[in-house]
Amino acid sequence: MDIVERLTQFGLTRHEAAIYLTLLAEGDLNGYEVAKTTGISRSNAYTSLASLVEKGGAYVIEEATIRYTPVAIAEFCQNKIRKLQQAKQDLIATIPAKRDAVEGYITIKGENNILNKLRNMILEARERVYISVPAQILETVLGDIESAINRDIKMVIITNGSFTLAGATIHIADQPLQQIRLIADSTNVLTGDVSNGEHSTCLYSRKRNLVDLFKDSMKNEIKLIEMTKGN
Amino acid sequence: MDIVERLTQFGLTRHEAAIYLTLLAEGDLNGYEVAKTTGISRSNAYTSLASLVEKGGAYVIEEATIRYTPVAIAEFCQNKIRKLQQAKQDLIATIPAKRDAVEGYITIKGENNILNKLRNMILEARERVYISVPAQILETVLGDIESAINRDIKMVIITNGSFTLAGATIHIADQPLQQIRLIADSTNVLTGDVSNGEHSTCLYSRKRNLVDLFKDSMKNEIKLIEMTKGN
DNA sequence: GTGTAGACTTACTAAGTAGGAACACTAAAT
DNA sequence: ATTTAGTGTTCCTACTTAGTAAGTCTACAC
Repeated sequence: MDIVERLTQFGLTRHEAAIYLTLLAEGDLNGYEVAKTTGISRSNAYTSLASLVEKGGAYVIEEATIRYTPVAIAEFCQNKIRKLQQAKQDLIATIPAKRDAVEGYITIKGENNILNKLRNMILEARERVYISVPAQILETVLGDIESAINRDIKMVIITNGSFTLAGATIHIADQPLQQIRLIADSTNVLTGDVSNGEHSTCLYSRKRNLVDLFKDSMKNEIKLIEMTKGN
Repeated sequence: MDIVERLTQFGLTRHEAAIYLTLLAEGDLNGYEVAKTTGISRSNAYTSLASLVEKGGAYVIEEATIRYTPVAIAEFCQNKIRKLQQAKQDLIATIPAKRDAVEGYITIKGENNILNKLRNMILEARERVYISVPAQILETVLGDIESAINRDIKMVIITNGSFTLAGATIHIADQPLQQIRLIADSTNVLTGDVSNGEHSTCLYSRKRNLVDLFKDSMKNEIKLIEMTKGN
């Protein structure tokens, strides 16, 4: 992902991000110099500098002419994160907790949201997790799997390619896996695939019958893998 | 702060935030019901619902008519925070560290940015912190001060009102304090006031002469407080 | 007058907001 | 049975604001 795009996630516009990077690279500059080195028109350079200061991305150095100095990247990012963490706590405190009904069949759309749900299911698991995902996806949630294992969660992983992880039971499938499947605590299940990027969809459910169905299905998958391995 | 406004910090529009809150309050709804209860026009309700799903704030329930269910607030917020933390790490890894020159006199604008700088100075202190702030501001950075004390940072606090804190040296001033002043590690200093909200300005500097000046000034302030107490 | 420094003006685009209209389908009232 | 009211969804128009792009105007210094 582009550096500028990453910075926009912290609330900067593309101009502000470009200016911020220029300040880091070139040292402390004034508006005119910023415009010259970034190629942003002077008028926009001045307004963007002002709003960059307002957003806490740069400080003002008062000299003969006003110069700007970038705030350290870790500091700038952490300020935003801290603010969101505070906002999260405030929201949790003010918003009535959602009664966790046994929902029906829920569709989760978009690769990002699916991976987030995958992560959160692993993070919230109390006893055991059965997960069957392509190696590539396993990589992205590895940290969460490890932390679950450290919490003494029983972890059974089905994936393709070679993979080992202390504390987890691993089954390696021959064919490349297409699907994502996860069962946590025998109570909630996630299935689908993320091959369509942001158009991917997954099914999430806490319905007993579906969960049982998937438990059997994964048991069979594991049996099959072990049998073909035996040959 | 308004709940809707807090949610917008997590990337939702006002419409999306209102819809999200309605879903939490009313349970799972379809587009028509959302429009009816929120008062948002039907056309916008549908588009906002779609983008709320895209942003991971709600899931789709497929039944006779499509219904929407809100994602738990903690989960939604944490997804965003996790993403930003990852982005922060990526940025730190890709961006060349700013050489920490002895900058001149830096002006920090806006109450939020000033308080952030205050926090970060406390967080980054290695040895000692002298801080002189009104009780009200002391409250907001109390957590950071406590964690600094736990890191064995020497902490000297001048404030008004009554205040005690284990591990810190406290001096109570009679008159209400107007100014913010902080010296960390005898190397960097922050001074100004935040009484003008977002139009407040503070001076930050690592200049030796200014730091020394402030050290003396705060020493005198402490002496004066102790002497008047003696009377 | 040429480079530096900053402010003002205009224009285009995209996103968010606000509201009307078309269309289809269902249940109740006449 | 036909009309009417309500439900559910999509499409279209319009206004506002923010971000972007670019030109003009003043002022000063060397």
